[in-house]
Amino acid sequence: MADTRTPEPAAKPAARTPDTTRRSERSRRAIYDAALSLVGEVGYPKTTIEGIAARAGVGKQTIYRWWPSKAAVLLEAFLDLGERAAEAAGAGGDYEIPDTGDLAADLKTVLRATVDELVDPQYEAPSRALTAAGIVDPVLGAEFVEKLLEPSLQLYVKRLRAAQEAGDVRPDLDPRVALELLVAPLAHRWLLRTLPLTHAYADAVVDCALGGLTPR
Amino acid sequence: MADTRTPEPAAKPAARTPDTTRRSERSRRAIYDAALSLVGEVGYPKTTIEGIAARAGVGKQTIYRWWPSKAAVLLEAFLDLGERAAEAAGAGGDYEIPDTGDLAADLKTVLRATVDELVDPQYEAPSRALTAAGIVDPVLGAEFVEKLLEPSLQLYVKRLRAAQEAGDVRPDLDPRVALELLVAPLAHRWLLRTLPLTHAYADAVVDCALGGLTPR
DNA sequence: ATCAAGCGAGACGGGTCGTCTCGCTCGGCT
DNA sequence: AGCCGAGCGAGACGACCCGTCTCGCTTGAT
Repeated sequence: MADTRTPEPAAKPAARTPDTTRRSERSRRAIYDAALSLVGEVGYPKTTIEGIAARAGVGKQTIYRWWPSKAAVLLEAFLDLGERAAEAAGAGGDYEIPDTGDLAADLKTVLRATVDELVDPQYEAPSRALTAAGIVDPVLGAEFVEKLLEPSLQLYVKRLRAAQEAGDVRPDLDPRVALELLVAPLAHRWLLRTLPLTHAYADAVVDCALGGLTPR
Repeated sequence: MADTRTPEPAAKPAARTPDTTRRSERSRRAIYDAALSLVGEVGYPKTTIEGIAARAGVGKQTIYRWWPSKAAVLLEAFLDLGERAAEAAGAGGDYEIPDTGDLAADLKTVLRATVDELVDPQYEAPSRALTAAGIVDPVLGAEFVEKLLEPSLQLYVKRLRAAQEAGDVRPDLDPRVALELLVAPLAHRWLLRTLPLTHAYADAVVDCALGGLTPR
């Protein structure tokens, strides 16, 4: 009973902190669903906070209380979608890149799966919108990378380190650079639509990156 | 004097065709300048057509008459900026990737220059905004790729073909895939801000891509 | 010289923004 | 069990921007 007041009214006065214990779970989910469906139907630019609130059957203030921007709503909604999907499939935790001993085959497997995800119409609209928003807004971009992208990239780092120990990858290489050599080309085609993004392309990237451009 | 009327009122009724011969060059340039400076100052989302018109000292209708969207204005303004810069520097035409016989060195030279361009604050805001807009809007994206990106990429194709003939690159590789192995990692870091984009990184990408990930 | 089309300017209705104000509901505390 | 306060749905509010339209006026082609 020593201190019933807010624990930390301290240093930062800008920190608006609504009481999370009283938050309505029902509204939160309704907002996620409304945001995702609207982005899929009318596109990101035409998706408005008013529209999300209306479809979710929610007051606008409820959205403004918990999220700083339309993009932040969509980011959380998308993260939640991913969690639910992961949880519906296997166990809840993170995945791993398979390690059969054949590095090229393992990378092709996972990059092909990435291709499939990227062209899945259910995910395409929101993830394009989020990526684009993150490109322009550094704060949102950092959150996007940290929560959505980086965990996946770390899986590559782990698999590539194992490959280095097995002697399948040159030990002097930075796994971070190696990983980007594999992933960035797919992202490039997907984002800029320069050429079609296919399994064949994923395979070509793996072969090309592993073997190098110069003759051996 | 056989036909003074509009040459083609034909098939497409949607084609609005203002008379380009009467177009005001002064207004066009003022709009370009206003658009670029506003994007640099307040960011792309807060840049409005009304704002551009006001700063350019131009009626809104003048913008709506000649461009279909805010993004289209910025794309043309950016292209014009590039043309003026190119013209101010060397000759007007396109450049080439140098061919000193040392492929790795040539690629490092041009990729380092690309890095410098990407982090140049004058270009960063508008090119980020355009890329992001193109990611979400396929029509604009296609125009962006065709007019801005593809010409540069073709330079790589040409240089890589020469390298194949010289025996510096495996002859069975698709130059298109090879090029993306080099360029996409830079674009990836620049767009997503995962890690700093430096000359050292450009060099590492070249070495890594040429030599391959596996030991030789 | 003529005259039509582009021009600057700004009014207009429609829509969204972000804030604010209502009662009400409902969870935490006593 | 009863109170209290914070989150809730709903919507009013002023500000802003959209895209269209309508004014005279410039201005370039003929």
